[in-house]
Amino acid sequence: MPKDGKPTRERLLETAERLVQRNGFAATSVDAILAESNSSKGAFFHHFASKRALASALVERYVDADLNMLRAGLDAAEAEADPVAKVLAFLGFYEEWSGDLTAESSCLYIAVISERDLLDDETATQLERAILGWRTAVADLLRKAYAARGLIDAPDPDDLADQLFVIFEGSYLVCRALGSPEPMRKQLRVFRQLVESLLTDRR
Amino acid sequence: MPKDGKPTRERLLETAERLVQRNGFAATSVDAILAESNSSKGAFFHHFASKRALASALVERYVDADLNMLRAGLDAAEAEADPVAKVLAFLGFYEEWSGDLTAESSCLYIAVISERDLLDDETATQLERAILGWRTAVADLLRKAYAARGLIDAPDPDDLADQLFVIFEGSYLVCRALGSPEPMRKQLRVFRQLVESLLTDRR
DNA sequence: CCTGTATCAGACTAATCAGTCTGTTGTATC
DNA sequence: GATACAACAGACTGATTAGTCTGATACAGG
Repeated sequence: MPKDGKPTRERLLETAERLVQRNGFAATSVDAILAESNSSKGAFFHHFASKRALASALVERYVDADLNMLRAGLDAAEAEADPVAKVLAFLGFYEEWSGDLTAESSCLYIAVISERDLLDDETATQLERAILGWRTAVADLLRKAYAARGLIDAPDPDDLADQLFVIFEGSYLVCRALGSPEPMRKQLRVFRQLVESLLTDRR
Repeated sequence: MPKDGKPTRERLLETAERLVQRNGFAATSVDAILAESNSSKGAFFHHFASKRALASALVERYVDADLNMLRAGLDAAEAEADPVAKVLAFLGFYEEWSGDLTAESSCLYIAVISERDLLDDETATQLERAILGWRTAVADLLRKAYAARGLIDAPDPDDLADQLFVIFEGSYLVCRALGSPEPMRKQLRVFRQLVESLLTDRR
């Protein structure tokens, strides 16, 4: 077996992810990625058939990491026994996580979604995998909490689950617009408070 | 006075807004804008000092339109007397508005925020104008509703107000990712339900 | 040691890009 | 109708772009 190219490929992906999150995909040239990762044209086009193929690889990689993030929250929820406490522990996990963010923190989804060119069937499927992954898991937590409290006319669990994903993305945008990571923390806190109000303050 | 160039400038802005929302700013070439708007290089650079200057003009224009959207919601709220009903009428207005969206609907903020290059002092100030405009007005509605219900340990009004903006942006992203305008409607509905639960379901 | 193949290095190319420049046209004012 | 100037039109340019191509190099198996 010849030389192992995985480290190089990984270095390219890491650098590309950082640059794409910062300036978008179209505004990130292959040359810029090469300069930042001390690599070469030959290396890049050996590992990726085209710049577009890099985008696909980036998204797939990112969705995997994102779903790992989901699992981490679910693990934190497992510590609680009561279904409502599970939901609140789950949301609390991300509230704490948000404390580690910086003003430069961003989300690859935003860069990909904001350029229609990148939304081919493949990336759309990956994004769906992420959104449905979160929806399914969170809605499951919510349904059990609804059942435990006998809630009936509460928001649709799927939609309420999606709200968390929506708040992540929206908060990332506001954080960048205002140049501070604080909005993410505050928004996750508000969402937790609203869900708490829904699950615990009923007559 | 020579020829009136406002129609041309406006046509360029409209076309540019559409293309930038679709594919992002960097991926939208000046030539593409010219082709779509049946204009010329001479016309473009007569009205805009640079492509960057176009971005600034686009954002300022868009923030104005966005704040008009805010005012439309506030007007709808005025129809109600009770502070809580005002809040719900306000949110209901956007829920209805979302019915007019298509799968192609998008938000210019997303395109601007996702490219750091575009976030200079000028555009950042414009984005702040939009975010703070919404925050101030919505928080005011919320504070009056809190007072009317005697709520004390409810979410911070400013943060809850920001949540609406966050949900708009996050939903736009999810709508594009899933290729449907439905998530916007559902998310606004969920948010209204959560706020309603907060403002009316307390012990 | 020889050979094959994956891994790279970097010069090169054709296309596209933002922006310039020269010239033309329309219109209000005198 | 002469003048002045805003409002264009479009050829042109230098820089940047994604992608190609020709080799060099490393490393495993025979």
